[in-house]
Amino acid sequence: MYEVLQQSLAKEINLTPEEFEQVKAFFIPKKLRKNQFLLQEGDVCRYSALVEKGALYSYSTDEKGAKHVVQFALEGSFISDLFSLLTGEPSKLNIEAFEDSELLLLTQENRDRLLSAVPRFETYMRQLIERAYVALLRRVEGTMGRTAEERYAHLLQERPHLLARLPQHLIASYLGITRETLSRIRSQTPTR
Amino acid sequence: MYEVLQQSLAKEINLTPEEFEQVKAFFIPKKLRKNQFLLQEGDVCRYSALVEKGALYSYSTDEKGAKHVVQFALEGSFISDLFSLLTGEPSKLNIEAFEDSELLLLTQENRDRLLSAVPRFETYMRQLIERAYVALLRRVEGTMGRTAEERYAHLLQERPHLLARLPQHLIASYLGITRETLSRIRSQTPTR
DNA sequence: CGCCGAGTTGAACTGAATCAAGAAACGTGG
DNA sequence: CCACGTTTCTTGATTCAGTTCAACTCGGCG
Repeated sequence: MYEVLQQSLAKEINLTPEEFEQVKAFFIPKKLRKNQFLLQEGDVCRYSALVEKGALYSYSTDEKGAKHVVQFALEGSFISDLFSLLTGEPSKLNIEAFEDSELLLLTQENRDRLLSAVPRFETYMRQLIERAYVALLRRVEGTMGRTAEERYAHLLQERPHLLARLPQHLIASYLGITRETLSRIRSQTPTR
Repeated sequence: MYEVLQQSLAKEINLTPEEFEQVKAFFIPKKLRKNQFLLQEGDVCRYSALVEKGALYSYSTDEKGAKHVVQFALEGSFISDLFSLLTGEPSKLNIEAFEDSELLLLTQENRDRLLSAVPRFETYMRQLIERAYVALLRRVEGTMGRTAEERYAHLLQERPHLLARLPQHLIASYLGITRETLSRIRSQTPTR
């Protein structure tokens, strides 16, 4: 259950086995089945979630009822609504599992306690966010000023593993295009 | 020269005057005139820059020579190419001043030394990035699935002060639309 | 004074959305 | 394990927002 956390930590900072046990204790395990929600629009986001197994995504819903995917999280990624988490305001996002999933939740209170207990954890947190920022930036770059086809090609190149696991309408939503357009693009580009 | 840094720090963490003096010493002042570059495509980004005065923006250039604005930084904001900074790879971005500016540069080496010298600074760094992430996310939300007009309205609402200082072609580039389209939108929306 | 970049305006064109309808895949219960 | 309903995906026809191309204005700045 804690393998992913362990690996993730090991990449960034060195912890003694005792420290790791200490860290572990602050995370709350949780399982979600496919189509269950971790967060619903209007609720305040209380924790960030590390995906140990499975896959989730976050999205907002606009006035016309259209979904807009914000983030996908596979094994090893964190997902949450950072805005709501930091400000305490109700979230505008939904976070939903699109596969059966196992998560480790870190509440803000636990995070703060953990930071006091294991100061080196701060470095880990910072690096996580740095990575998330860079990933988001790449997404912006791969979207802005690009045609639907180029966006798809970009995603195909950056995260091929993702595409294999995702239903198409989520891909389309993530790319900011319609299902129909994506379908047409795919029929022309032999699915490598 | 260090007022902005001082205020920025004060918001996030408490430092004694002595600690602040210590922190200051790691930042390198630099002035840029309008249209001068802080970073050019192909160079490795060595530092992040806090804007004490003035305004800069970062952008990439695509195959067809079109600019795509990534970020604007006014007083109090940091700007850099985090990707290049973290990986050491050559940057794909340019960072240019669009007003005469005064900056405080923090090299990665200095940052690391500073983190050792003043561990509390790590918290500040983390919070900076958290904010940058949230800001970027809002941009994505304000762009994806929105019409040109809605994007402009969103920006007008979120950062009205920015719009007043920016040349229009940069606004257009940031919004991912053409100058012409922006011009037409503005002619219909009386500039509040 | 004249030039050049920035902004405006108009007309034609086009990539992608929308509308519509059918085919395939999926899962749920009998 | 099959039948049925629901959701996902595909394909075609039409429409429209925004780009592109082009010409013209305006406001600096050398």
